[in-house]
Amino acid sequence: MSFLDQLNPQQREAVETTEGPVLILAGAGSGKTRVITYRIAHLIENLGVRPDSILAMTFTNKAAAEMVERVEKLVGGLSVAKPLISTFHSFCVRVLRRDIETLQIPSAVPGKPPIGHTKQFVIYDESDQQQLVKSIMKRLGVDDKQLTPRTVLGQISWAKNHMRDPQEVYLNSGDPKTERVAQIYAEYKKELLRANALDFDDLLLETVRLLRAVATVREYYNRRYEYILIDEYQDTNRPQYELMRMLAGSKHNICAVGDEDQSIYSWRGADIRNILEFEQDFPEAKIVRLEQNYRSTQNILEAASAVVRNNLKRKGKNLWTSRQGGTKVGYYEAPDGENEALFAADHIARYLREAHDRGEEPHAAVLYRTNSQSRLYEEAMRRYGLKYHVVGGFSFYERAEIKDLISYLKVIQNPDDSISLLRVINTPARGIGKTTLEVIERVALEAGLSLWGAIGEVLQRQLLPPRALAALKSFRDLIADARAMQAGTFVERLTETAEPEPAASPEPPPEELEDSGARFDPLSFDFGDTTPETSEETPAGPVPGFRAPGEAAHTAELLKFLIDRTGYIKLLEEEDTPEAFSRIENIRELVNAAMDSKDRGETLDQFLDHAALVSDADAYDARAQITLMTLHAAKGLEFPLVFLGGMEEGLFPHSRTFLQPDDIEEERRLCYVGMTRAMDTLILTRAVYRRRYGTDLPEASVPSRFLEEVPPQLVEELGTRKRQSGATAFVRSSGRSPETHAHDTHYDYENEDQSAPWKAPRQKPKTPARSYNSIDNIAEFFASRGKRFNLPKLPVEEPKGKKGFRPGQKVRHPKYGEGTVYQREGDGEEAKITVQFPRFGLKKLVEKYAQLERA
DNA sequence: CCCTGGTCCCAACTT
DNA sequence: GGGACCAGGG
Repeated sequence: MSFLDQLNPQQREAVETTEGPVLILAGAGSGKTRVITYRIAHLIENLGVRPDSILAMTFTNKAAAEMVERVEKLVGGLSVAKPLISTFHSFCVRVLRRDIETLQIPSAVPGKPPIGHTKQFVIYDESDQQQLVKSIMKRLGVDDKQLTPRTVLGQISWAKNHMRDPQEVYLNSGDPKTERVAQIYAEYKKELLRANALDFDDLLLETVRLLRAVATVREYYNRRYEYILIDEYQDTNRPQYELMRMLAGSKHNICAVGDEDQSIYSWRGADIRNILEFEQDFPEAKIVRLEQNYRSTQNILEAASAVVRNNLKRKGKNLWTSRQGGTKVGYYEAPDGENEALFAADHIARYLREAHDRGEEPHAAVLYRTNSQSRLYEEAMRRYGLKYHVVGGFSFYERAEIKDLISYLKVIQNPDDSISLLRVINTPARGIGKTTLEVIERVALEAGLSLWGAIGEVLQRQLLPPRALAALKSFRDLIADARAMQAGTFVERLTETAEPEPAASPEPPPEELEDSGARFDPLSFDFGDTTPETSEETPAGPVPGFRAPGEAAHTAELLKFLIDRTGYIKLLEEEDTPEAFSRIENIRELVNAAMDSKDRGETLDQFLDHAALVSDADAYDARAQITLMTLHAAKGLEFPLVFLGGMEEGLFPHSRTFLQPDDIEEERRLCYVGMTRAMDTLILTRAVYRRRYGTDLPEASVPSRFLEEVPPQLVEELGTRKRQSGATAFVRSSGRSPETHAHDTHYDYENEDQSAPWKAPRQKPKTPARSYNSIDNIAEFFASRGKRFNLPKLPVEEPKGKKGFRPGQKVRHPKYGEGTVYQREGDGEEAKITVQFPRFGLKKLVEKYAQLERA
């Protein structure tokens, strides 16, 4: 009996069609990953294909790791030769680290090094890019109120994703602003090259360029990979598409798996046409549809399908499930965001207990549109004493202290990386200030050097006052020594190699600490009087007290060296604040990561590549009982219980998508993705009033249009009935201030039983519990809190006719047809209302004149 | 030169 | 709620 017998006929067909192009249209929950992994196993086990001639591309490391694991399970331990299962970006880095220098062109000036990136290139993340664009704009004297670095970067990235170079942008620009962008874009490219850096987009673009331009390299990869699989094909962008075509070579053994209803990355350049037009690209293509959903109940699947059916741009399909019926889709309308989150926490707490009683492993997810929504949920979970995981938001590698140390490592790998150099040149403060930097930058600009090159010039020509020169030299020596360590021509002191404890550095002489600054040099803390001699002649030769050169330091050693010599941790310890200690913890974590990297036998560039290419979604831990994350991050996952919060116009769909009908369709797909994550229970929630930024007054919300698209017979309203077993959080919160509320649900970390508010019957609240689901009660609620709160005039009973249209209402216009009111300005007959028409976009109309009717 | 506190403006999703 | 930037004092 073969493992193929576990597949349904369509899945089996998808797995067994190994030769030629195949497009697998895999609906949500239809066993997509299963098909990919079985296909790989089938190729290896049944067809005798060499494992390392198989290449599978995913979007996240997490997906890649999962596939590797599942393939290994199926094949029962792979030989040394393994299929390459990798993200697009990691694959590209791999190719580029091997062959990017074949793209170099000889310099016009004899004796000068060739032009082009070297294998030591660094990867610029978004904040690096931002810094670079900002500095270019400053240099070009662009008014950053007219044109923000953000916008410019967005346009550059858009251009790159559509494979347009600065010249094309310039030639296609019709306005001075775009011309300016093209100019900045051109400079940006030059600066990246000078810094020997590539941004995320470049990783794909340069790989495509390389494969196109250098036949030997292309042929190498064509020979090497005979079977190619692409996951999440609906989210590929133009460069990824080109890459795939290039790799497919002439054999066309390409297998693309995707679902057009789950295309949610068009803003990142994903082109839904790639999947819609696959048959045109490969006329001999075989199409396989997987339409049986193994995940969700019928109710959930029907609700999700009903929503996505409203999209015009889709191939259409009929997903079905054998899980008849099921719980109805829950809907809860909370008075405010806090209550919305507490409702979810309360419900999840109950679910965890029930699952536990049934002996099941519980998994619940709270999904939201924007990361900022996580805060309220986190607070609610904490009040309930629930352990939760947050995916995304502020990631480890974005923390200041981590970015600092990573930047040091990047400079060590590639000192021409001026953005990283700028970040660390005075971190921690070592007396290199604005004026010093200005001199360096001027020299760099004049001589066409990187900042690192300019530092050498400045030191040699003594272009600064002695004090500044000394500070600069201390930095230059630090980097030079670290580089020598890494190259194996310089090694740190014996004592420190043998003894990794971080407190090894000697105490500074007290009088130096007290001194007002003239002699205050953080560097002297650690290396004391030896610092000056270490690198008079860089790269330093053997220095008394140092191990003989020869052995290259690994990343963790480099980090420890940097931490000691800059006094980074020491200075944090002196701060003696909780924040500082948490930073120290983070740094230790980074050192641990470097140790792990060493154990895997990785080099510095591999460590840095990893740091650059981990994504938020990779942080997902399948063992977590409660996971909070964005809808985007949830793609590919499933949970028995799913909450979808913030179902409000402007939040979801997000207001930025109102302008473009295509964008609304993408929001709808996102909604579909979210809903189809649920296996057994799906609950949609909305806050009637929501605060936009922390301090602002709450604003009335309009229910998301997606709510209306769910057939009413599939929905059950929650929260209006009181539960038998005592008050629930959302009822308790009613009519009382959050402060009392917080007290009510106090959680004692020491005591499990007290921690479970749903277990112990509560005393009756002093004020009778009331539900605040109606507008009047909300007014009362805020009045009782002594807040001035201007209730927007929300006509409960419309006297019919055309006056008083409010956001969210459906209207009909004689010329534009049906639309949705987006915004209302002014009062009475003078009021102007902005209406979103599906086919005409946003229109601003004067209510008095526009012949609008309620639709 | 460095740090602090105030102010302004922002806030979608992410490899 | 918070990050980025700037002015002003130490």
